[in-house]
Amino acid sequence: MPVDDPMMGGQSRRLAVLRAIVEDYVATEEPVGSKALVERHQLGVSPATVRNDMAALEDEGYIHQPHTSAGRVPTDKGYRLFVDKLSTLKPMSAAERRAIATLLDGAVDLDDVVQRSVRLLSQLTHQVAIVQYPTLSRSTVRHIELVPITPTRLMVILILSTGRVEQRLVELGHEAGEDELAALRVRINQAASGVRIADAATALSTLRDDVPHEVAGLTDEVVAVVTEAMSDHRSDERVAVGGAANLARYGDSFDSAVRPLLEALEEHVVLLRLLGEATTGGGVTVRIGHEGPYSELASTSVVATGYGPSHEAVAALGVVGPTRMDYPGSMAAVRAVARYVSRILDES
Amino acid sequence: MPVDDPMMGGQSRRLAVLRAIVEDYVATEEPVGSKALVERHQLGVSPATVRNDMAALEDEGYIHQPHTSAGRVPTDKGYRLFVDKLSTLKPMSAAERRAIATLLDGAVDLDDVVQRSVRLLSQLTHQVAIVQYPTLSRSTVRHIELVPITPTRLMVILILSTGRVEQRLVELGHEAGEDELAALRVRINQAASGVRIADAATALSTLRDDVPHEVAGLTDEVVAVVTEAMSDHRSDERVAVGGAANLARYGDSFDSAVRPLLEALEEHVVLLRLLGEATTGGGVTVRIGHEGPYSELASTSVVATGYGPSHEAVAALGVVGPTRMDYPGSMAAVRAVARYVSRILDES
DNA sequence: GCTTGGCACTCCCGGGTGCGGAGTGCCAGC
DNA sequence: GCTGGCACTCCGCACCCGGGAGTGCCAAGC
Repeated sequence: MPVDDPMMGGQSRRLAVLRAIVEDYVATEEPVGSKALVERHQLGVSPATVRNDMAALEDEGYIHQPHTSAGRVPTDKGYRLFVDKLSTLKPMSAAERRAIATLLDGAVDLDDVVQRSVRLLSQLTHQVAIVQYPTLSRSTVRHIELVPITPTRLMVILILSTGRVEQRLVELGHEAGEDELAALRVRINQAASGVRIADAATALSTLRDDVPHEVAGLTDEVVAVVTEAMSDHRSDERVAVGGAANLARYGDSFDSAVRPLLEALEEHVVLLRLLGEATTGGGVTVRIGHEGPYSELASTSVVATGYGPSHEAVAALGVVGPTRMDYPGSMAAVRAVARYVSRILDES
Repeated sequence: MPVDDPMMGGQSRRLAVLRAIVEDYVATEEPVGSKALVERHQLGVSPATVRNDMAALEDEGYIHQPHTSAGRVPTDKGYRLFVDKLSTLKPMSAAERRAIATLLDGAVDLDDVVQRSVRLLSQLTHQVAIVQYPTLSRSTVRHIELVPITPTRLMVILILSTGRVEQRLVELGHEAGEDELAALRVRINQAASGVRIADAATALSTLRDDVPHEVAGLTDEVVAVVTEAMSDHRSDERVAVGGAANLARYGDSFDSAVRPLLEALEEHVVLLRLLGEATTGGGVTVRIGHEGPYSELASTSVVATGYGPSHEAVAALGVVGPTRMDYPGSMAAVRAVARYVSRILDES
């Protein structure tokens, strides 16, 4: 058994101390000392004993002392242990449940669902919230519509199972008759409707051989633009951000923490990387400080999870905040919102 | 002639002093004194003379002294005079022109144009940029498409001249045949295509009397949802925001300035009010500090203008920043971007 | 009459100092 | 292994002080 295994026999009080330190530090934002700790928690021992435990915890790297004769502050490793072993998800209050339900049920379309989720999540957690739009790649094609704008211009509209709509304008090399379009509309929908985006491209590519000779050119042009729209990664990268005003609560360490985060919030690619692998795996993912991919964001944590219809995660949502954040509360909020959003996607 | 008319004969040097104060203060962010002023500008007089002018300017309310024996800082009134009478638009450099052209020309659709404009504007001005999506109300209907999803469910797609696409799902009370839909599709487009949104509702309302009896119910349902989609103000309120990271440059006065602004950036209604009447009138609108509608934003200014195809302003764009900002540069950038975006909208 | 140099005055700002308090580590005793 | 006591460390805050920048005023000059 490794020497720094925190679950080692007889160390349960040590862990209680760590838990208390994390909770107090999150609440007060100030290094917590042994005396304050025994006053605020029922540890049943004296400050001196707590000090011994603290010294041990510090040796093991779970807490840290800003300077001699100061209180202790959890390290990233300490938060990690707290999240993994010491915390239980804070149940949502009835009021919070109601807020989630009433706010999200009023959404009229996918865009609205995402916007409301972001707002809700930031209000529940008092953190910056990030919601990724459902990705194209896992959704299916619901319908493809061809709309003539002028005789040589065609608007191709791609409707997906998630409710997303992609539109592309096609300049045709020649005029296209209404009959040809109608025929193509039927064929193309027969081939692609209900098919996953990932498979639709191949389904469409075989289409050319089946259509009447005279619309082959038209078919090629339309199929090309549909394929391009489906593979267009720009649409996979859409995210909504909300609650940036909560950054004002950072108080201390402005330049070192808020500026990089503000910059990150504008770079949606960065945000997607922050959400990271949250899409895979069922539970809520927590990335603490340096565990994330960006060294500038070493003092921020990400709590995220996947969501999507039919228990299939097609996108991720979560919150970003200081490492010193309320993990149980954030995790519970993220999970609750993800579940509710997933259910809404199921229904529509 | 009113006693505080700044253009009063023989006061040209006073105005030169005010201009110098504004320019120096914007550049250095520090109260500017008489000595530094004569060193950095060719005023041709001694510090003592400048001090007399400063005293007069202060009496008239154009500048202000944070405390005795400190330099002077422009007041909102001072900035106002500077913007109205003392500044000339800073011409865009060749590099900046090129940046605008190359960045915006790569845009693939309306969404992309707006996104790129926001980014561009914030980069050019180092301020927070706001771009309103073209409003529905002044644009025209290009096409209305009816797509059956299931026999009793219909997707109505509204394509506007600005490139915007609105979609609505309709639950029909009964099944609708392909033939009925085709007929309705033709009729509804005859009635609405090319018509301004504002007039389309009335045009559609007369439609019911013209259609065959058996599709009257269907027509009603579809017309209702189209009308609702067109009048839906939610779509008028869409704005894009960018460059929030520039807020990190605020340095001083964090709570008093950055927090309310961060909050405002999340409230799109507030942003639209900030852009205010910029849509009307040709030129660039400047709102300085307390001139705006929100007292919490008393230390921020807004530089905005309208834009739209055919020299018709259908939306506004602009930047928000501290009252202490580079007005000539911001105004030039806002105007240049608005012109370029308008031209793009013309072409498409 | 405007401009100018001189001069006394005001006030911010930064560095240095001293002190109280919170917290620790260690040790001896239970 | 826990506990109370004790000496020690170091931060944070208040206070003080001097330098410097800037002003307002005044008398003299163009």
